[in-house]
Parts: sequence; structure tokens; C-alpha cells
Amino acid sequence: MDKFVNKSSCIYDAKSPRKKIKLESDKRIENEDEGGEFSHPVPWQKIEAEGLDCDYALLFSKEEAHHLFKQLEEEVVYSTGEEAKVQLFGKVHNIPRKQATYGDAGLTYTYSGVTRLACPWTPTLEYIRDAVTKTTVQTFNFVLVNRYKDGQDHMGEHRDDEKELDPLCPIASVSLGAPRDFIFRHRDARGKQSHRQIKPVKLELAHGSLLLMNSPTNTFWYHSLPVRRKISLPRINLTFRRILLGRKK
DNA sequence: AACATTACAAACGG
DNA sequence: TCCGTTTGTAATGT
Repeated sequence: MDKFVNKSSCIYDAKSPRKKIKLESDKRIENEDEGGEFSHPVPWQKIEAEGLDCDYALLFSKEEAHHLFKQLEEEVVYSTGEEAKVQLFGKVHNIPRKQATYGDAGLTYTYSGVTRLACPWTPTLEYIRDAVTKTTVQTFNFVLVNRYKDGQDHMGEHRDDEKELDPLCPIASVSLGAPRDFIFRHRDARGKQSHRQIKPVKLELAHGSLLLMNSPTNTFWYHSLPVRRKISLPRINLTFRRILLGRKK
């Protein structure tokens, strides 16, 4: 069995009050003044493998994360009807989760042959976007919201390799609600006849956490959120992205 | 025109 | 039997 990334390898436990310490790895320090909105540096955990480069941190306290989850439950309007379906191998399926797209005016996002228009940012999505921006020193103009009502809702293995994404901008994934397993698999280690034996990278995405998927992770590694039948509580995931203006082809 | 597929379900294995 | 993982899919959009 592959070991999950051990959360206890963080500098300190998220459940305890955050201490003021400066870390080389804290991306926040560069653009932050003392006593600002985020006076507590985030301890980052580096996750690396061949062609995989991610950073993981607990961005929100349990209390704040709970509040944000509640606000999103009130604000976010999810796609229905045709927008909630996907066509694959010639068959139409309902997606096994709920999905919504928000972002700057006029932006569109296409995957699996379906193009969606970004809804205008809600106050809570803007708040979370700004918190992620302050932490990562990156700007984002779009967010894909996925809501998993319980452990039966899931997302299959895929890469975020759409052409309209800025290839050098990381994808910032914020998790709220039930913790869920998240699995990366190298593209050369998939399928029955794969020559290479590269172990999957597995982690658990905690309530209030932020996972940064840096380039070139999405070129070489697929990721999925598998079914976990024992989980009965919902999870909301926000993936902030930078979409290039002016559609490319 | 090759190629990949954000879906499910059947087949396995523990 | 239950749960998790792997395999096949055979149409379509890029």
C-alpha cells in the first residue's frame, strides 16, 4: 500500500493556534507587511516526484473554513440540465457531482466538448480568491467550483491541460468540508501495458486547505478524486485558474 | 487523421 | 460481501 502524505510532517498542527514564524518556503512573506490581514505565515509542504511539483498548506482555520463553506452553500448556483452532462465514448452521462463556473466578465472555459460562460464573482468567491492571491503571489481570473455531496460523488482521472489555461500559472485548489483522498498518477504508469512503474502520489485534502499544482505537473500527471463510500458529508472544491484572454486555437 | 477521453460498469483481489 | 482498483469502452471532438 502506498503511504499517504503524512500531514504531521507540517511544521505544526493546524488545530493548534498558528505561531508567528518565518519560513523560507512561505510564499506570503514576500508581499506582506506585519500586522496585515494575514499575519500568520502558512507552513508549506512540498510534494515532489518526477515531473510533479505541488505545494500544500492549511490556508484557513477550521472556524473560518466552516464559515466560508456555509456562505458558498448560500451563494453558489450550480449548473443544471445540459450544462450538467458530459459526453464520453459516445454516451451522455450526468456528471457525478455539481459544478459551477465563476470569473471575470466574458471568460469561457471548455472541457469535454462543453463550453461554459463564467458567472460574475460572488463576494465569498472574491474573498477566497484574494486570500489565495495574497498567499501565492499569483492572480486568477476564473474558478471552477465542484461540489461533492458525499463519498459517492467523485471525479475521474484527468489532466487540467486545456489550451486556454496559462501554462505557467499554477492551479490553486481550495478544499472546504469533508476531507477527501486525492490521487496523482503518472501518464506513463497508466494502463495494463505501461512500461514504467511509477508509484501514485496520494494525499488527503483537508478542510480549509490549499493545494498548488505547479507547472509541469499537469503535463505528466493525471489526478482524480475517487469514490469513498464511507464519507457522508459534502465537500466543495474551488480550482482557481488563469485563462488566457483571446481564445487560442 | 491520429489521438485522447473529467463517464460507467464488469472483472478482480483483499 | 463490501470496498477499492483496474480494464474496456468503440463515438466524438480536437
